Amino acid sequence: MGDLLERENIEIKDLSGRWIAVDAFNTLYQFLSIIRQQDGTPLRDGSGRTTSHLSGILYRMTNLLEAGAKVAFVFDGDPPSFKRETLDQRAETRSRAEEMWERAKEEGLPGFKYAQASSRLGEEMIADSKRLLDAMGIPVVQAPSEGEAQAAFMAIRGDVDLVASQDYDALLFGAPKVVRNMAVTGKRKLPGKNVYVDVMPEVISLDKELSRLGIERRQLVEIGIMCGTDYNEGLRRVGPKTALKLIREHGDLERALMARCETIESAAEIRGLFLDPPVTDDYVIETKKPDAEKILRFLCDERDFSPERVDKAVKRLQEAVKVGQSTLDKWF
DNA sequence: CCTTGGTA
DNA sequence: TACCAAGGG
Repeated sequence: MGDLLERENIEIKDLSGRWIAVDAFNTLYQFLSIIRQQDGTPLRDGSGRTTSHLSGILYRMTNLLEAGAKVAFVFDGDPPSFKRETLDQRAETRSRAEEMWERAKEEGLPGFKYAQASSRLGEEMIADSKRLLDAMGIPVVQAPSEGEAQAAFMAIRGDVDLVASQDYDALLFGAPKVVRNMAVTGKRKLPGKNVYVDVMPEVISLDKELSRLGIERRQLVEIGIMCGTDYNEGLRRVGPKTALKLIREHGDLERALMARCETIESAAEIRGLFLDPPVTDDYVIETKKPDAEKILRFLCDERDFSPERVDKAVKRLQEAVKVGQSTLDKWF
């Protein structure tokens, strides 16, 4: 999907004054897989509970709010039934990676990539994340099903300006603008290699891309389905370029498949899921003041964070919210 | 990922 | 001030 879409590079400060709906699961997985020690171990508290995601939330969100952005986290609800196979497959891949990591450790070989691939987002981590976000004054939205669908819905309604996710699925769900690489330091390690490259935050605008490609959203969804989504495998040897060509040639998915004498199971239902997903208007997004005491108690007393570091971040957070409010006062 | 502290 | 390596929990 990425090959097809043009992105506009931005800077974090361009997000000032903007509301961003963050795809929570996507972001937490990112933190979980990347925030690790050199040997691959995630950050953990004294009782062995993983804390990488909490570190990621605290520092990245503080930076983002300091830059003047407004943020809401959108959490996944129940996965659609079509996703079962994909989820089972991912679980399988994870446990194989776990085994590989164990073996690498036993043999003293580098196992960072296996450690990353074994990242699992447990219930307690989700609860901890929500608890920290709430203490930081960041609104938490519970999606009925897919978080990206809910985030896209919020953007379509104009309650947020952007959806933040590394995936392109939010676009298929209709998000007008998706921001990727929403990090501040702008450095990322290349997979496998020990090299850092500059990674800029980038925005993809749905309408702009649709008119540039000369297609409608329904057709973009169909291209996605031909390449493969979270809900289906996609056709052999068909990537974004070929899929675009096929959809342009035949107009829609059914005719493109007919012409190639191929089928995709539940294709119509999957398309329906992207075009009209389960979402809710039962959410509130408003900035609250961070509760310094709660953040410190939780992170330092219960999760063994360094009080000095957390205190510093909290001070910055409080200042950011104060500045944000006074800027707002100027406008109204 | 992000912060910190050393180095030039 | 800019860059790097190491450590965070």
